[in-house]
Amino acid sequence: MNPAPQNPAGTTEEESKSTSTADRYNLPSASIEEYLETIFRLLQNKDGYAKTGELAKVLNVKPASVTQMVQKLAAKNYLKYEKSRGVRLTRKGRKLALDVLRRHRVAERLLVDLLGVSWEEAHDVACEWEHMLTPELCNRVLDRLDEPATCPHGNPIPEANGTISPLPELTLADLNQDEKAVIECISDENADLLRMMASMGMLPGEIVRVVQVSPIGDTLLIEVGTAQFALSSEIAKYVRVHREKDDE
Amino acid sequence: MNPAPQNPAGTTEEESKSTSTADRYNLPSASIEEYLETIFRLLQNKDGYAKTGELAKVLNVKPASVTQMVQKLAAKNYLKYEKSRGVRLTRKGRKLALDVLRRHRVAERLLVDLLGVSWEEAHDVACEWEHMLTPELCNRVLDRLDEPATCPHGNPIPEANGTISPLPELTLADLNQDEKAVIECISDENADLLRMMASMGMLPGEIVRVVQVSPIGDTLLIEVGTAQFALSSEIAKYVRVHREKDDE
DNA sequence: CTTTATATTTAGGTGCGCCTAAAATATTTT
DNA sequence: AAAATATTTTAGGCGCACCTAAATATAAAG
Repeated sequence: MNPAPQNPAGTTEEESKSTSTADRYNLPSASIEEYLETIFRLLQNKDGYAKTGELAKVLNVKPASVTQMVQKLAAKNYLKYEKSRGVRLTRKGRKLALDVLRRHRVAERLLVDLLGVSWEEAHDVACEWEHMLTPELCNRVLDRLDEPATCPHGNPIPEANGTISPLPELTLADLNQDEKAVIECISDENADLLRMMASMGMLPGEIVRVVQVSPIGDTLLIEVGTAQFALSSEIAKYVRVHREKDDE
Repeated sequence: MNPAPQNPAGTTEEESKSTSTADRYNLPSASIEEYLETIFRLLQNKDGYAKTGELAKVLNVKPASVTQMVQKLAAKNYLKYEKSRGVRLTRKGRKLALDVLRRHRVAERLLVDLLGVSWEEAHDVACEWEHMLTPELCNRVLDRLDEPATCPHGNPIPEANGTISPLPELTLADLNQDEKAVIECISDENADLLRMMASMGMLPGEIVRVVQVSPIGDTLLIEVGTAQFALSSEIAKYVRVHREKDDE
């Protein structure tokens, strides 16, 4: 509601009875939420540690800023930070990350299904809206939309209780020549990627076939409908699929 | 999308090619928006100057903070500031205020009509959402909702071109004994007021009758449907009406 | 195994929007 | 008109989340 009033100088952070609407729930800052969500996403693709450099790139801030922030997040017990090696989430951090991710994906649903925002642009807008969505609002949106299980890009919406169904192991890059598969979800971290996928018609539920695998250049030739597209395996990794089973 | 990266130290404020989604449009900060919107609202009820003390109360910050902020806003030419007297908006400030107010009221529509948020709570949530709504999203929402002219509380939604239809001059407090009127809008600045009105069934479009005017205590007795309620004229001023014309 | 290149961290700043306490103005009361 | 009260402004700070530049680590190349 208002320009968030600040705490009286000298208050220790953890509890402070702010009255502004912005942090009515005494929420972690939008920045903290953004960091944790991003870390979760990075770790989902690449197991082990999330490195500060990667984070800096995705979050569009300087590496030094990330270092500073992860030190703070470690102090708040959202993650374990090993100098120069990277970070991994604690239970607490993972819980918050999933909470943010839930709000993010519900926001995408809201934007796409209720407001007609395009599939490709929904992600970026949702990155802002996720911080405004309260749990109750989340539920309201889900109600209105017949309780969808995934975001518009096919990624599972975490449950309110802090769980998330696992992504399919199989990516487009794992398929062999001539294999067919159904697209399950597309990593929604990058608007450019989404635009690219949309332009090729590679949407969740679509059936694709690997026409050719060229080891040189690491390129796949993919058939979608009647068209064919070349895709680097690098990019194909962002598309998760399951082999044909026709259980739609 | 991200924790808004800050400008390189030393950049002069007015233009800076930030790339973050948050200020993709190089928008005034949420705080600035909030101040201008609030000033506009205060001036709509009470002509002349908006005083720092009032602002502080409504914005829920300390008077000293308001002084500081209005000095900044004056420097940015959003308003004229006369020490100890108060502020009034410049054309530029009014334009931005109306823009924010538009987003606010569209957000209220979105919340109430599309998400089922209650009439009384919509205002507070909208205070946050207004800062996330881009012009395009505003239009999308209005599209989806058959181009409503008012917010759920009956207040006119400013046009995209920076105009707003005037409020009816007449308030509930101006009516004489036994007069009937149709409620047009209820000032939506205060959730408590809205809750009170909702509980009495005093919603836009409802017909009310002044049963009695008591000069002592400045109290009105109002009939809504079959029920009657006592209202201080102070509060009655927040309800704008037009005399019966049945042009619904 | 050393040198070079790359990634990360430390140290020291900045702008923003709030705060407190004290000083200066206005307004009200006597 | 003076004193008492209330409102505003000034002055000086703080936390947040970013930044730059310089110092360290780590990884790659000779």
